[in-house]
Amino acid sequence: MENGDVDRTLTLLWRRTLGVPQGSRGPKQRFSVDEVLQAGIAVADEEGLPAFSMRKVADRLGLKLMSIYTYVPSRDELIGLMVDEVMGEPGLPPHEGTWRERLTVVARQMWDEFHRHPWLLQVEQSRPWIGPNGSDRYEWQLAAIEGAGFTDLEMDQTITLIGDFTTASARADVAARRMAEQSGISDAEWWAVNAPVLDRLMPPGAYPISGRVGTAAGEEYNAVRDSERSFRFGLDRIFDGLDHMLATRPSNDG
Amino acid sequence: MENGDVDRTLTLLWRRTLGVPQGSRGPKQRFSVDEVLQAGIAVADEEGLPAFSMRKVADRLGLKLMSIYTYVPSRDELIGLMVDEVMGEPGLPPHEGTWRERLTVVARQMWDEFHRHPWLLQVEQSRPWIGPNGSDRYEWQLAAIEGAGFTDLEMDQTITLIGDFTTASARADVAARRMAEQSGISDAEWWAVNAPVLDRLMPPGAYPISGRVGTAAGEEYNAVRDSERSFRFGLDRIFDGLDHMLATRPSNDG
DNA sequence: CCTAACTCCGTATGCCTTACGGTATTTGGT
DNA sequence: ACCAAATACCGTAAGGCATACGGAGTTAGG
Repeated sequence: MENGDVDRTLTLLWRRTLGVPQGSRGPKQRFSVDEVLQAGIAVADEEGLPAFSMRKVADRLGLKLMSIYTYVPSRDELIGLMVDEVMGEPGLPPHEGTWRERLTVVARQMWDEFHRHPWLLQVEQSRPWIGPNGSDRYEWQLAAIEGAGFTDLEMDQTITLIGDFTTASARADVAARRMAEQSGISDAEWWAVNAPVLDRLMPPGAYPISGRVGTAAGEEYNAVRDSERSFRFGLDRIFDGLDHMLATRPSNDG
Repeated sequence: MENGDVDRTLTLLWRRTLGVPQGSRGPKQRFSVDEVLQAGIAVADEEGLPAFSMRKVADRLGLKLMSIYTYVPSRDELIGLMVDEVMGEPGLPPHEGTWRERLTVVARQMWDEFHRHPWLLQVEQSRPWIGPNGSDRYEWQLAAIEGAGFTDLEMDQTITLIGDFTTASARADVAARRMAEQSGISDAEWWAVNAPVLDRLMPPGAYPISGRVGTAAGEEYNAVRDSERSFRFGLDRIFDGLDHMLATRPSNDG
C-alpha cells in the first residue's frame, strides 16, 4: 500500500464533502461510486464476505471484472468503503432519557446493524479507515453519555466497552443463526447428529458442571443458547457496573 | 459436509480418549495427527490465517500437498482441530481466591491465548466443534464461579459475558499490534500520514466531543488507545455489575 | 502369495486478485 | 476543425488457492 493509495481511499470515503475527483477528459464512468458500493453491499449481504468477489460485483452492474478497478483501488479498499457506507444507513436519532436508555439505543443500533449486514463481522480491517459515517457515529455515541459524570477518558473506555461487548455478542448470535439457516440444520438437529457420537467419545462423568448448566440453559432457553437474552444480561451487568462507578465517585455533582 | 465427516472429525478431536482409528493394511503414515496440527499451528502463528494454506503445512512436514488430505478431511476441519489443540496448551490451574480473582484468571488466560495465537480471532467457525480441550476448559471456567451464588443459567451467561468481552477486547488489541508491527507503521506514523489528509477532508468543528475525548485519551495513554487498560476497565465494570446482582438478590446466603 | 487397503502424489478443474497493455471515447487546447 | 492527452472499459495472463480423481507403490490379513 502506497502513500497515494491512502490519500485516494480517504478521498473516496469523504467524497460527499469534497466531491469525487474526476478529470474532465475521456469518457464518463457509467456508474457512480455509490452504485458500486451498493452492488458490493448487495453481494456481501447475500453471500457473505468469503464468497464476495470483484467478479460478482462487476456482474451485478453489467461491467466486466477489470472495470471495477477504475472505481476502487482494490478489494480491501472496496470493503472499507462499504463498511463506512452501511454505517450511514440507520441515521442518528436525537438522544433522549437517561444515559442507560441512551446507551441501550447505541448498543441496539450496532446489534441490529450486525444482523442486517452480517459480513461486517467478517471484515478484517488491518487499517481502520476513518470515514464520515464512522466519525459521525462515534461523535453521536459519545454524545449519548456527555454530561453523565464520566471523565473524557472514561467516555472513550465506556463506548469501547459497549461496542466490544455488542460486537462479540452479535457475532455469537449471527454464527448460530447462520448455522441454523444456511446449512438447513437446526440447533436440535445439530445436537441430534453430534450427541450420539459425543456420548461414545466423552469420558462419562467428566463434565458434571457443564452437564448441569447445559441442561438448565437448554430448559430455560428455547434453544441451546439464547443470544438475545445473553446480550441483555451482559448489557444489564455492564450498566450496573458503570452505575456503581459513577455512584462511588468522590466528587459527584450528578 | 456429510454426516460421516462429522463423525470423522469428532473422532479426530477425541483421538486421545479412543485412539486414532487406523486400518492395519497399507503403509503407516509418516507423521501423527499431532505433528500435522503442530505444523499447522506454526504456519498460522507465523503468517496468520489468511495466508494459511494446505501447501505450506505440507511443505513444513516435507510432504506433498495432497498427502495432507489423508490426515485431515479438509482445511476447515484442520483449523477446527488446531483450535482445540491450542486450547489444551495452558493447562487449567486450580481455582483460588474470590470469584473476582478466579474470573480474572479465566479472562486473562483467554487474553493471553489470543496474543499467543492471534489467528484464533480470525477463525470463522460456522460449526462449533466440541473437542476435549474446549470441553475441559468450559468445565473449568464454570467451576471458577461454582458456589458463588449464581443460578445455573447465570453461570452460563456470566462465562459467556466474560468470554465475549475478552474476545472483542483482545481483537482490538491484536489488530492494533498487527498494524504497528507487521506494516512497520507505528501508531504515531499512521496518524502522521492520515492527519493532514483528514484535516483537509473533515468539516472543521464537526466533531467537538470526539476531538476533546480523543485528545484526552491521547494524552493519558502512551498510544492513541491503550487496549490493555481498556480491557481492565471493562472487566472491572463487569465484575462490579455481577457483584451488584449477587448483592441485591432476594435470598442470598453468601 | 494374492489382494484389499492404505499412503503418497501428479494432474486437472475452477475459483480468486490484480498487473499490464490495448482500444475506443471524450474533451481541452490550438 | 483538428490533434493529443486523459480516461473508461476490457482481454489476457500470471500466480495463488482448495480439492476431486486416479494411479503407483507398500503393507499385512487371509
